[in-house]
Amino acid sequence: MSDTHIDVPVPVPLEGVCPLRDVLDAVGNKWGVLTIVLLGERRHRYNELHKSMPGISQRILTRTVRSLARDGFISRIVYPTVPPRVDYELTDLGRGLLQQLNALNAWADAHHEEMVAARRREDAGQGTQMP
Amino acid sequence: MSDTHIDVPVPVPLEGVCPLRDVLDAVGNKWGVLTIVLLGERRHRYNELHKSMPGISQRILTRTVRSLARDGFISRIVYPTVPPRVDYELTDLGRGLLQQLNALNAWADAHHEEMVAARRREDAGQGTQMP
DNA sequence: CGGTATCCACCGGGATACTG
DNA sequence: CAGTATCCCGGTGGATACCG
Repeated sequence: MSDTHIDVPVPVPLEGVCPLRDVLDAVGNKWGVLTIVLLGERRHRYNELHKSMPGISQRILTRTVRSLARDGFISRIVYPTVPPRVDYELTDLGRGLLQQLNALNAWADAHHEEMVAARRREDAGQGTQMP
Repeated sequence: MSDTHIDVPVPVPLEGVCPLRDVLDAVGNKWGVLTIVLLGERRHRYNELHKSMPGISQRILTRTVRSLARDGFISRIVYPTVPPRVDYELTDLGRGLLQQLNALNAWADAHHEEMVAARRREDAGQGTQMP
């Protein structure tokens, strides 16, 4: 067992009981979708991802890719060279997920104006209705 | 001379910039999807939802439905009676979202075995590969 | 009945510094 | 280059009690 740990855990909880929850937990976090989309364009190495994700810290990027790799959406390819090189790319499973995200994204694009409008209404106090 | 002023603290409400993020934030939380699904079956009143969502507290249920209502996915109908009665039902927007969730759910059902298998592999130490 | 009011634990996300 | 090691902050989710 290695004694170095970045916290990319999730061993115990009732993980895996609801497939949809698993997927949402996997990519619903702050950088999951962007990571999948970037890797959908082409294979990236660590620093390429880092530069394409403005604002993310190394710690969080590492956690994100490790988590996605654990779930089988991306693969982590380590070249045993010096200096080290690590590439990330989508797996077949990840490509399938990307298609679903694209579909959801299309729907979101088409309807997010309604969401924004609803928020304005609600925030203006026109929320509840009385039949 | 005006000294440095590097610190631009970013006013938080960058809500609404990315449609897909908005959707994921809206229903990616712990009880969002279940709420949408339940209301997709039929209109529910507050306590009906509560009984159908084992483990949720009143506070969280209230927050969940209020948030979904604010985003326009469900409507909140208040009957000015005593004792009070409040119904929740999907809006057209919410029904559209439910269809997307159903699609994603179908994909998740079809592929979550691969996710679980990937996790087992990863957790067993067969994670990285070296070409 | 349908909520609020408090209080609190936990975890995701981040800033910064250091390393094999 | 590709990470770790620490420390920290805010927000989500929860437990419990009370209210109009």
